[in-house]
Amino acid sequence: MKLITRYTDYAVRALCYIARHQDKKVTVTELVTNLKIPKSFLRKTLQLLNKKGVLKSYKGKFGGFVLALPEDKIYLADLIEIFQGPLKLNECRLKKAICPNINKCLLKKKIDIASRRLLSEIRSINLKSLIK
Amino acid sequence: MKLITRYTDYAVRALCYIARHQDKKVTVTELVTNLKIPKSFLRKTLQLLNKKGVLKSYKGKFGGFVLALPEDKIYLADLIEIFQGPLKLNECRLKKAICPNINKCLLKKKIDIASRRLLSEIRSINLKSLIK
DNA sequence: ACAAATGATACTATTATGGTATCATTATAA
DNA sequence: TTATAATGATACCATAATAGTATCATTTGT
Repeated sequence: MKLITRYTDYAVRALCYIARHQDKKVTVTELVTNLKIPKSFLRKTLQLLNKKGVLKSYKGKFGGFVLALPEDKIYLADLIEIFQGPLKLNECRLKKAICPNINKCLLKKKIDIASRRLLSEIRSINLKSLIK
Repeated sequence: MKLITRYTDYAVRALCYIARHQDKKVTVTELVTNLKIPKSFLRKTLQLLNKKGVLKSYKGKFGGFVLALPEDKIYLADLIEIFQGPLKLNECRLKKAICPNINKCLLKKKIDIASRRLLSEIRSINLKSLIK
């Protein structure tokens, strides 16, 4: 049971590094040597962050990545959604079928209540709070 | 991102049914017709619950399953642990390696804090509260 | 033109989850 | 004592999600 996957984890680490070096464009090569993350994997990660407007990329020689948003506007919740889909803990296990039993729904309801606070806290964590 | 898997879900449903029929032993066949859960899968599920001391089984003709504990002593948290492993939301993504960077740990710390309440609520949900 | 960067994309590997099948064992009742 | 109906143990397969790799195309500064 994991709230964040490696994608998200790597993204956070890379973003923290980039946030600490905002005086320049950061290349994948630089990130790899500092963070020990597989290069191809990291490239995919950053490309997606670029597409989603979290990073801004510069192609060509002396290119690299910079933050596209201020540190306090990059939320962990958004990163989780980008790499792992909707931030929900109780996705119904019965895809299309109508849930045939009341217990299940009662279970779902209780999980909903229990997870509410977690989700709101996750939504409040931003990059700024992760780099100080 | 899911807090409970099908195993746990099925277990909850089966337990709810068994709890509502404590006057008799409940067979897998009966559960299958009532809950529409694949038979082999459900058998495995119940066998594990038996091993873990949540259900008590009776072999042989006219055998079946009964609760091994009172309804209010069967916790959702225990079921999750039985079928999905330790109830943690922040399992470190770096198996053996020492985490090489402080961000990751700060991230972990924050997730810890955010998930604390969820976990304690999950630990308070018992079978009794799921069948009324 | 070259070099160094990202973009796009396709492919593979591994793990977790979900599901099936089969033979062995047990206990009851006729 | 035998047939039957139940669980026990276990091995196997299928699918999906996650993790990771590789390659060619494109861009851009010198």
